[in-house]
Amino acid sequence: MSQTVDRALSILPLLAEGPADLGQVAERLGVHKSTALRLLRTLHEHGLVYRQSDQRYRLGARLFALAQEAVENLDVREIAHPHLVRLNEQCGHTVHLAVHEEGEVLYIDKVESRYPVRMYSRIGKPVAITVAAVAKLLLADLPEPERRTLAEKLDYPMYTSRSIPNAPAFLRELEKVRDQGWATDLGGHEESINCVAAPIRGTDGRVVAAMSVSAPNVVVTADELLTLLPLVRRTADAISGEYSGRTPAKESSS
Amino acid sequence: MSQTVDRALSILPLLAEGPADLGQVAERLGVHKSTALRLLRTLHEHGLVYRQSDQRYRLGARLFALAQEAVENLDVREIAHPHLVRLNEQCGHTVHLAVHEEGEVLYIDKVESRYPVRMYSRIGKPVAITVAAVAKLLLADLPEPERRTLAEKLDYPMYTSRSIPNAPAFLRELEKVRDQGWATDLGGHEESINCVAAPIRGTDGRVVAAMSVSAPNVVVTADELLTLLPLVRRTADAISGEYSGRTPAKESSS
DNA sequence: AATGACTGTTGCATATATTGCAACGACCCT
DNA sequence: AGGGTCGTTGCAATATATGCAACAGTCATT
Repeated sequence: MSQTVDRALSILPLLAEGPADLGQVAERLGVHKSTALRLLRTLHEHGLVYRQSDQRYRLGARLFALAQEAVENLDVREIAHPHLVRLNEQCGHTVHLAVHEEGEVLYIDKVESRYPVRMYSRIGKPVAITVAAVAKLLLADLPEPERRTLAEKLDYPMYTSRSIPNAPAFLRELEKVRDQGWATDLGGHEESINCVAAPIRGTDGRVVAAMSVSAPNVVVTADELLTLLPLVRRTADAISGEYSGRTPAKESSS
Repeated sequence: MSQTVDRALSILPLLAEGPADLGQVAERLGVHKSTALRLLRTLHEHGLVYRQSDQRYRLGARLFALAQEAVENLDVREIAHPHLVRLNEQCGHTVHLAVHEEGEVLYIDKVESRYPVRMYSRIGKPVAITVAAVAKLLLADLPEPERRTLAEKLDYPMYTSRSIPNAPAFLRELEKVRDQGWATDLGGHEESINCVAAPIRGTDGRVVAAMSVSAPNVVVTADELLTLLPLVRRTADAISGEYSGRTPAKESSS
């Protein structure tokens, strides 16, 4: 570990508390003023700190820009994929990853079942938005007005007798899903297929993706599939943790 | 300035582009792998960098937390926010708040056209500095030499046929904006989008922030948008009054 | 106005901390 | 097994950061 960098970076959380002048920074770092000055200058050149008109320092603009650029370049699929594979190895069923985009819900990754049964879903294809478990999770997280507007704009095709029939029923289902933090689709899309799904969340707690495990009745019953729920949720949480950059707490003392 | 810190900080924008492994970081820094490793470790201890499961590095959660804190500590934003919301309620369009920092202009708050608050999505992103109405206001207030230097350092991308093409034209526009005390962007960034903006001033009369109302042609014509100018200016003046402590922060005299 | 106290800034010699090297271990693929 | 890549560690050399002391600017006080 580098002492110089360590000191420089310690300035950032310090300034997060509020603006501070050179003397205060030097004192709280336990270094000479000239040292603090040079560290601050370096941070300044990188735009991480900003010098306001009263000469005090505060956190700088490039912090926003960096955070912004980072989230834009974050690829959920890339991070999630190994987790999906591992989940598939553990349970053997088809695993899906989906995101919400412009009123549609799309599968963006899929690990095929190891049982010899086919399920026609294609990566990049919109899902049955009114019944799919992943869709419920993604839409349940939308702000109230947007959710309602969308729900009323949708068609509610009766794929099966258990498909969700209309907007009010859909909105009720979304409420339930949002409260419990997971979702299912028990024969709502195809009679013989059940799904259980869990949400993947970003730093701010908003749902950025959803994943599901799907299996036909002939392989496992709905009840049996539901026993996988803890595993699915654990996997989703692991992906959330990694996606939002929470460190897995290896060692903390320096 | 500190070489070690300089190198360490150079890693951040590099990782903002996307995850990278140790070798890539070392190469792009132009240092030995062991050096890069030690720098990354220090960044990691401060949570600015996260190591994902494939051992590659990406930006960490603490960076997002810092950016969040930094944006919340901007007092202009805090004071302005309720005014922006009220303006949005009155006209229904998207309202932006922006500041100038180190040659960049960034949005620090935004009230969405249809949905109320809580959209942090584009906040923190640098604006198109040569065409945005808020950028014109902020740069027009700079002292002469600084303004000229900056104008000549900028690129002038032709987003549309009405984008400002070069430094002389930009400086002329800034003069005009400074004299009239407000600014517009009529299709200079995106063909179908118009903006009207007004400055927010501190005690000393200097422009500390700028706000704008934006709307697409399909909703209101440019002429119709311009009728909002008095309202926008009154809102900006109210914020100025409160920010500089003239108005007791409750009701503005009209 | 002059003085004094305060803060930020610079040049420099010293010693400390960082660097690159080379060797090691782990892992993957052929 | 063997060759390749990638991350990691101990060590010596030297480049680099540090603290000091002196300087300059600003503001309030007398």
